[in-house]
Amino acid sequence: MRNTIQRQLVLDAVRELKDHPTADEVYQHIASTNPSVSRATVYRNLKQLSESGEIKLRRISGSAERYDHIQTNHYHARCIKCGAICDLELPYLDHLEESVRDNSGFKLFGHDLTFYGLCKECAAKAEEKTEGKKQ
Amino acid sequence: MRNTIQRQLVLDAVRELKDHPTADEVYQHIASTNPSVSRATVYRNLKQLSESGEIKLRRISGSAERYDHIQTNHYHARCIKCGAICDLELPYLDHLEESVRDNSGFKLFGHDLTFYGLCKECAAKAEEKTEGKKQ
DNA sequence: GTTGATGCAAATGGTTTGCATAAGG
DNA sequence: CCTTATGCAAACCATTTGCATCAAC
Repeated sequence: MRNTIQRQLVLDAVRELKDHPTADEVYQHIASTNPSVSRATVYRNLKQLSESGEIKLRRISGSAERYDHIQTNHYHARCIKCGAICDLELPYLDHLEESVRDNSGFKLFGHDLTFYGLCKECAAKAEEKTEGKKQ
Repeated sequence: MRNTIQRQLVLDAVRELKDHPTADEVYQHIASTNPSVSRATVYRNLKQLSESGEIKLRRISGSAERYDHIQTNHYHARCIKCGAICDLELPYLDHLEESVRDNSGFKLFGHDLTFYGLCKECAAKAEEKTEGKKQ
């Protein structure tokens, strides 16, 4: 793996953006200062960096793939209305795989768990609407 | 919701295919006997049928969306090599949302949980390879 | 007859790939 | 120098949408 400026830009962007950005968010961030960097390069580097373990790929159901500078396992919630993604505080279910009764012969390595619901803002708006109808 | 032949074809296909098919698999199945039915109609009907509760939308991380004639909650495993999807026997974690310490203000409705690993066949192939290298 | 559903094609969003060129080791 | 990485455009996959037409009710 070669040490290119593009790779460094990608790594820095993921770290700066913090909030598990999508590939496109990473690209936009980089493009704002380095417009010559191509989208394909961003995608390729995100994939490589996550495979080498420098960043973490997060598969969040209902959303594009995301990349996280944080390595520790934790879960996320997705707002079904605005798409916001939020870290949750829930102990990681470390040994969930072991409790699967495996009639299928699958060799399990891990799991992806995503909660869904309404974020604070969208829940508030929904509340407003309901109130409006009552009156 | 109107009772069209296309809607019935979609519903029948999901029931016949059983193994939580993707929209495209449903389309291919229908197209083999009714080539005039359009992809868009299949997508629209899958969405409507899942919203009305006649079939169940399954979001499986790393895979296209799938539709299931089975309504009961259960989890799935995805093979990281061949993409196979398999039902798992694991009690549904009914009240998982309640154990989330909600500092984010999210109003949680449910969760999507997908396991990943190697299916029986792919695990066997991987085993073969390793054995080959040893000798 | 109204209205909702269909078929088509085009548009979208997210991601990957082929290929010639450029740059890291 | 050799080989990997880049930039570009095009391809790809999954899904949605605009619109004129058609078929349920």
